[in-house]
Amino acid sequence: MDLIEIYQCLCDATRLRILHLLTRGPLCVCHFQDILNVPQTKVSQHLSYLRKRGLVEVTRHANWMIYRLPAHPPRELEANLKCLQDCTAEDKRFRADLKKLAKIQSGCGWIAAALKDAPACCQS
Amino acid sequence: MDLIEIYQCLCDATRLRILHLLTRGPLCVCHFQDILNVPQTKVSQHLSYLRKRGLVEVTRHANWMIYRLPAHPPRELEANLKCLQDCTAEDKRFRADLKKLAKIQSGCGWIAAALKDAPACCQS
DNA sequence: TACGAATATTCGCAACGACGAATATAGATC
DNA sequence: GATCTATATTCGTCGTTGCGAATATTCGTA
Repeated sequence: MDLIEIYQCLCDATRLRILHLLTRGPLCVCHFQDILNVPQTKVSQHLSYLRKRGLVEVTRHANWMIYRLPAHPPRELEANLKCLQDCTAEDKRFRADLKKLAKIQSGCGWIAAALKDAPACCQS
Repeated sequence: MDLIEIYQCLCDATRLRILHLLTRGPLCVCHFQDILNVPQTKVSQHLSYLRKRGLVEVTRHANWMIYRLPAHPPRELEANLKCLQDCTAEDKRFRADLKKLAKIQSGCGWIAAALKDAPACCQS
């Protein structure tokens, strides 16, 4: 994995928030929409950008696409994600994202359930 | 200092090499030219980019402009520079840069001499 | 097999970045 | 003050990026 490409992925606020959330575990697109409060198209475009460069992986569960960090990220990515966590630990916006994430995760147990079924909390 | 701006500075190969060199100490433009082997205009443009965002500081010594990292960089910058060093430790190109740097530094003692005089090694 | 829900892709556009070429500036020296 | 040296800035161009709007795809379900 190219270090420059990693930094290119990190230098957009939306992608930064996405990656930051993914360090806590896998998420589907509708969760990103909810937490980040941005239009679906925008989320998908950034996820596509990240996927093309190998920073995230995706699996389909019925209609839902579950995004996650690679199982064994290369050293450079791991180091930078760790650094990102340190740098955002006291940031208001990133903390707010985590708070929203916690609410969603407690609302439905599908993530803990190893993604065996479609996330019930996505069903409107 | 904005985290996004830091990443924007890091996502170009030339700037990455410049910052990497600066973690070893101050340098003047002609040294960057020598080590990186890129045209003067390009070096100046990237240094200007970095200066505008506060990642480097500059002082003039006669005709020479001495660039350095800020004396007390903010947490985010410090963390990322540390991460950069980790990520590049085994990289061929970055190691070659350091090798060239060592040669230049041993060739003239002006950096150790606290920049009291114009760097003799710059004088052609 | 038609439809709805979740998500992806394409398109057009404005902004930005990288680069080389040309030009400008600032200080030292004669 | 003319000139030289080190460095900075400007300009034109080209590729990339971010975004919203529109459209397409994929899967489950009736």
